[in-house]
Amino acid sequence: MSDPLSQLFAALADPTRRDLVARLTDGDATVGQLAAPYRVSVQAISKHVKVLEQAGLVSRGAQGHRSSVHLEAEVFDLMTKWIERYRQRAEARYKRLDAVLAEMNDEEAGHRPAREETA
Amino acid sequence: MSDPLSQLFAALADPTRRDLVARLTDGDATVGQLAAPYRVSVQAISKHVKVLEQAGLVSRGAQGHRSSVHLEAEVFDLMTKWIERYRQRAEARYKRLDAVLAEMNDEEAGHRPAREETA
DNA sequence: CCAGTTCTCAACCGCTTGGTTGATAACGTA
DNA sequence: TACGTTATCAACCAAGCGGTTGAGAACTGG
Repeated sequence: MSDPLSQLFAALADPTRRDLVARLTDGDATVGQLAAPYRVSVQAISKHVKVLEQAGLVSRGAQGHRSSVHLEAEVFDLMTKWIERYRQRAEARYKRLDAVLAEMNDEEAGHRPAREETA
Repeated sequence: MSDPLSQLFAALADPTRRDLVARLTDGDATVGQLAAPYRVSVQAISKHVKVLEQAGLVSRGAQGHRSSVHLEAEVFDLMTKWIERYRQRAEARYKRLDAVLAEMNDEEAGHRPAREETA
């Protein structure tokens, strides 16, 4: 079993599974109901649901059998936090770069030692 | 080749590739620099970079050879938009459910026809 | 109890993946 | 020019994935 974040991203890397998640935002559903719109077998959808479950994206009613599949939207946060963290780091770097460029413009004759990355 | 969203999620489903992305938020780097911290071969990292590139997460300097790998943080938005969309739909559903429950409490004797989902 | 429905498990298949090694292309430099 | 460095390409391998079919478990209802 791999780390939670990898499982999450991997789970959503399949269009059918993303579609299932989308569908579950309309409300809980049984595996049969979930499988109905697709041409693939119920077993295939059952497997997909299992993947979503192991990723924590989905839970099931009390008795596993004939029970509803429920979306656990909170785990989305795990991903958004990861993404936002690095998006912000990337943006911060651009800002830093801008600042350095501005500085270079300001003191072209200053011949200060060039700063290395962040140091 | 699969759809862009699938490629994005799949690209980030690997811990090594997420690590590469994280590293690139510190600034551009050559394949060799990226590969240095890992025990795997340079070829393996080169493959990872290729996957990131095809997902649009990364671009390369002019000459493919010996040039820098650059993070394209904007494509993160594709994912966050997808996630946010369905997180909000899920939340909206909870709110709707709350409203229905409150309504049932208010008019226990009202015997209004139950609303079906959103209709 | 028996029958039908719903779902999962198991085995299998073709394709993709992450890794390897080896060869080779492209560049910088003594 | 010849050499070393850097990166990619190619072939291969084991493992995993998405799909199938077939069997069976678990619950529902006559």
